[in-house]
Amino acid sequence: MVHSKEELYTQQEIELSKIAKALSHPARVKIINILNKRGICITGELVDLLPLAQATVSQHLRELKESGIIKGEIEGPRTCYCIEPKMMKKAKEAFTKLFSKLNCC
Amino acid sequence: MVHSKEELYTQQEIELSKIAKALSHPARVKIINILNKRGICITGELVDLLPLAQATVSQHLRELKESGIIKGEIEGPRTCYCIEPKMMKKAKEAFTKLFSKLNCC
DNA sequence: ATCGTATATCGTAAATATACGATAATATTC
DNA sequence: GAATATTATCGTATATTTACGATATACGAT
Repeated sequence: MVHSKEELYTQQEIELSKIAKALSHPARVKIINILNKRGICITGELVDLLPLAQATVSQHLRELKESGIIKGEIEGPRTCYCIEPKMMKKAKEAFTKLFSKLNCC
Repeated sequence: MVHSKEELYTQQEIELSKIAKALSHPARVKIINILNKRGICITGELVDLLPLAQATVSQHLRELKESGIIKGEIEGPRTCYCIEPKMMKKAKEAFTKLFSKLNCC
């Protein structure tokens, strides 16, 4: 029997995969770790702490920002980044739900 | 002051990003959802339930298998897939830890 | 206004991911 | 052992990601 393939993906599947994608590079996980520890951080500090060029760090920051996990506030010549708690809570719940049903073989 | 950039990434950062990468595509999240619900599933059933060609589903299954999140047992002409509970537990703990410190601005 | 600092964006090269048809491999059935 | 069924792999086209130097932008200080 052939099933319809019209439904594609659920909202949960799309949202979870987007959060996962945001965390799918060690540099971005490190940025989250640093922000978790420090609370806030400017770009230059992150550049010093990461093994990447300034342009590349900025690119990773943009990806995290676009995923909604972090936010950046311009403060004079710098940009101050921090975790976006609402999105982190959402992400935490999404992963907790995914990992909660371990009725395996 | 210039910091040393020799340490690159911690084991936690590398492992977490790998799990996240495995879950960074909606088709792979859907596969995990299906296996969570059904317990076990053969390739053909997953092909019917996903909006992708057989070769593509097989490719996604291999990625999930290589990440350690699922395992596949050959049963005659079929392959029977299921969640790998050890790895799921590990993944759950890793994400819980990452999301646990919400001391933001 | 000019200079220095901080950071984002542009352009681009190389690597990786995604998708699928075709084919190969393996097991079952006749 | 020939035919069928199931699934993995190969080959390949296209898209996306990753990385960095160069440049642009914006602000503060002189």
